[in-house]
Amino acid sequence: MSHCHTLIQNLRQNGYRITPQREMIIESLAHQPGHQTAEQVFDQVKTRTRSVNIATIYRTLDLLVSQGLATRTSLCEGEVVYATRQHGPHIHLVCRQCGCLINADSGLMVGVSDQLQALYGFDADLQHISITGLCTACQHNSPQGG
Amino acid sequence: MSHCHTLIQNLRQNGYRITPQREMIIESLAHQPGHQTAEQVFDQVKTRTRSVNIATIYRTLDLLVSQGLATRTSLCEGEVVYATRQHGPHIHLVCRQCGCLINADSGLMVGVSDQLQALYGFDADLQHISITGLCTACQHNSPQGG
DNA sequence: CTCGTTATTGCGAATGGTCGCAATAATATT
DNA sequence: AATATTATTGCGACCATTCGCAATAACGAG
Repeated sequence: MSHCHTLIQNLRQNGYRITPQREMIIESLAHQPGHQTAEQVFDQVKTRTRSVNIATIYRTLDLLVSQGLATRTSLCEGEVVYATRQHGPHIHLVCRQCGCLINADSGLMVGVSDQLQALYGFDADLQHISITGLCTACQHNSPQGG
Repeated sequence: MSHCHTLIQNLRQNGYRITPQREMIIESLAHQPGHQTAEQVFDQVKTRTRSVNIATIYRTLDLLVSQGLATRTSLCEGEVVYATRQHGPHIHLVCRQCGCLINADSGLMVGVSDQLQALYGFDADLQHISITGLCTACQHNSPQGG
């Protein structure tokens, strides 16, 4: 069973209706190796059907995120991207000065994840997040580096 | 020297002009114990002067964040709030199902911060962030708890 | 297959936030 | 104090996203 079928089955089991729009949106996300913006998902779905509205794109992406089936990540310049859980786990390091992006290994967050579960009973989504801060270059250019 | 004067001096030293609007926005943030939305900052500044525009509020808040003098945090239901660095460090745990908020101690992130600096030369802002996931109650209500 | 229930959709309006640009004003220089 | 430079502002237009609601359609029952 392919990944998008898994996602669709998941929604069905949670009592959600599987509309053609939802299937196409899920397929668009599942078949993309990286992440994409809501606009990109919309553009891709529009090539398959005229009968889809941007509001439906946003609603469905929100549903997938709230069900833990996709992640929403803020990258540089406020760009918001979505990806399925199958998208390889990693951390986006976003410099708040120059806006550059650095990918980091999400294994760094294992300890934090365990502690959040132990101390607060919270199951954190830490496999695909973005962290802001200063890159090496900008630390040397700014008195706020500390 | 009060906190807002510190922030203002910081901007001046970094070559930014200190306009009356900026002073009032900084004072609004510095004098608030918690965090507030851009709209709340705007409402507060509007009680002092008519001569301020919402675009200026957003530009100034963005400047403070990019200079590391304030933090921007996404809470539940997409609400974005701002706070100065003096606002006590903590982590917001945001449940992506029910939207509840749990505050966690930011000390959990010390190890991660050190590793990001050591491995990637990245100075992460981890003292005041939000992490999404599932709270204890929602883990038991959802098959995606794992 | 038909039908009733109700979740979901498309749509235009609304909201939160950003952009381009002329006008304004902070600041440095004289 | 006057003046030039140029950063910053207010404004309306625009963009990304969400909202309310009537119409549509997925799904279960018979």
